[in-house]
Amino acid sequence: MAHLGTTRLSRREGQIMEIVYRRGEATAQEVLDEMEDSPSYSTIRSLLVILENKGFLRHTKKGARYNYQPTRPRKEAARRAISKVVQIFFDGSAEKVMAALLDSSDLNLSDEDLEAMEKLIRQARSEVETTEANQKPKA
Amino acid sequence: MAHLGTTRLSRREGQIMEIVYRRGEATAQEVLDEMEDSPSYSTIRSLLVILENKGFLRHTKKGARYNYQPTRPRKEAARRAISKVVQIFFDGSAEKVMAALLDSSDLNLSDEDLEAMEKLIRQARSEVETTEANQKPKA
DNA sequence: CACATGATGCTAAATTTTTAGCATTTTAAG
DNA sequence: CTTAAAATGCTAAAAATTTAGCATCATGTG
Repeated sequence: MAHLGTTRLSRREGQIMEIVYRRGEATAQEVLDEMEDSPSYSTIRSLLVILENKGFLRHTKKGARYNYQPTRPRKEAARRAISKVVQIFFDGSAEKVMAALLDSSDLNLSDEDLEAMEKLIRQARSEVETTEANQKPKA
Repeated sequence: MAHLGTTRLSRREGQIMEIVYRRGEATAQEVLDEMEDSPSYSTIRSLLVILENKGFLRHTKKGARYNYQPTRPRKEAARRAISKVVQIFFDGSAEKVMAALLDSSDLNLSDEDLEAMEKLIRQARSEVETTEANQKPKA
């Protein structure tokens, strides 16, 4: 019963998954509290069960209640999500995403952030070099 | 009738908007062709009309057919989308997104890409400095 | 300008999603 | 051990989404 690839999420299901991913895990009550236009507690629980049946969530017991967590690791889901956005809105160009990130006002980047990002890129560049060198040795 | 902020998209509506944004604009037929698990042509048209009523699309005539385009500029939609992903999956950290982008295999970054990105950041850094200097003159 | 082609407009039905109520079970406290 | 509080399981109805059919209208061609 683990679709994940095939199955698409409904609006509410999507909202819930977003909350769970942002928090890492959540109880029905917590989902309810975080949802903007939330329906009843009862409804939230139904959806959690559905998401579990579809294979997107699992739960563990945490005292009296169920604590839901995503089956797909956050990192993987993140990679998929970012990749999708890049394809739809940035013509598959990392550079364009970058530019958007840099002038995203609600991100409020400090000079230190920028410095750290620059460092990451330099690292990536040196990795590219070595990789390419390994693939084409002494052409 | 321009909701956009309040209204949420259904699954199909979302699929269609993604296609239109990726292409820039699209006719019903084009949407149909690009959709993985598409319903009938007739259905696509219904959804396009709905999206137009909700204010997400508008259309112009292109010969015999309607050519649909998003009302919200691609850039703005892109900013929203990326911002949302950052909030949900990257704790609001641009640096983390960056890291994810850099090791995103399906993006296949060349050294030139990385160089361009590094340049962007350096530009951003110098802008930050000037901005901060203007805000706190001679502290 | 008549016509074949291909699009739209409208309507309604099937399906899915969304919702809540109530009975039952579990937990923690006294 | 009893009990109140709070959770779950199950069921079913309301609402929204998704779907397609058919009549009508526009386009370009000969």
